Amino acid sequence: MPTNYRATAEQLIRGTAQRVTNARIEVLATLLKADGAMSHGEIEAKLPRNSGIDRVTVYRVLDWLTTQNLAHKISGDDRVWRFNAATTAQSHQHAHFQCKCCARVICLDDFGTTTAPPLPAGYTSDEMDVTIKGLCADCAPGNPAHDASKHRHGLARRAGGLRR
Amino acid sequence: MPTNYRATAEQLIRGTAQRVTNARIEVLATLLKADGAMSHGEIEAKLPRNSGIDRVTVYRVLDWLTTQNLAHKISGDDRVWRFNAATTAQSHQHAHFQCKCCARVICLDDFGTTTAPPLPAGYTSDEMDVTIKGLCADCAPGNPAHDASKHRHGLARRAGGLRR
DNA sequence: GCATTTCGTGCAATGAAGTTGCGAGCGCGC
DNA sequence: GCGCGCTCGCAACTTCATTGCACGAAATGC
Repeated sequence: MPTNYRATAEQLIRGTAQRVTNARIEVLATLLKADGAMSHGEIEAKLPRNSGIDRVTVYRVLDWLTTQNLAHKISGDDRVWRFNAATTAQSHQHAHFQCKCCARVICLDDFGTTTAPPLPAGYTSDEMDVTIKGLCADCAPGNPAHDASKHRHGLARRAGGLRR
Repeated sequence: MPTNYRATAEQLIRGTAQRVTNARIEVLATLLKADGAMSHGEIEAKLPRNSGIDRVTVYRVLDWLTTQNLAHKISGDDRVWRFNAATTAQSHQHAHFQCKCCARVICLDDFGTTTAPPLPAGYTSDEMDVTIKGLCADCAPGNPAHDASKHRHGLARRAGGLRR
């Protein structure tokens, strides 16, 4: 694993004037390295084998990163929270794309043109979330690389399964 | 409990040319009666005490209603799915409002003016979700009726709690 | 460099929401 | 009324997420 992302991550964390720990660096580096938003499980799987970072620690670090504005939290359609590194100075207004097939989530830089719909009297809004749903390039029907077996982790998964 | 909603619900279900069962009528009537989207738990709590409808049945009925386009599913920020009756001929494009304090979700009829942001090459979209977040009239700071104790079920809840 | 304080981490237990299998029961066409 | 097949109730189960507690590591003071 190259140290480039690690170095960037460490620098960002140092900038918060809070404690610089291995877990924070590793998790943030993982997020920086990703090209889209990652679920907690994906982050855990991507962490170096020997890092010895606990599941719970990942949750706590992600929470911490969110409060420090180094990452932001996205709630998809599959009851799973996704996170991605907030490198660019992103405002509270976001657009996300979620693939209906593989559940991948990416951030869209551009917001399109959007004005909030009128709210009922007494309601106030301070944040707006736009989520586009559809198929990503990998899952598009015309894509020759498309392979259903690769998409076990898609939105349609939600299995569970009973074992006796 | 008045029978008005029940009658409407029964009529709607009969229109699907599928089986008309008590559970389906009761659940749909509950949704029709509500002024906003309801979580599974809220629906269960609102069902008549003596209806004897099982938790699992509610899940299944909600799923069925969704496939029949009699209800639609909203994923909020708290890992909970909410449903509301799809009385009006609503398209795949929706705007929702979610209160950050009490987690209440309502549907907004108007969509504002929105055009989708540009997607990366190869991506296709077929659905768009807009969620406005803020405070509802009941939770607005200036509201004299505001009472924190009423908002136990808010987004900040997510407790759990350990008991030994 | 070393002791102290403070904050972060690992572990295990716990919770809520949602799913699944299976047999019994009910709706509806005949 | 009868039977087929869809639904329901029950209980077990999975997944994701959170919490308490004790230990260990990072920063601070000296």
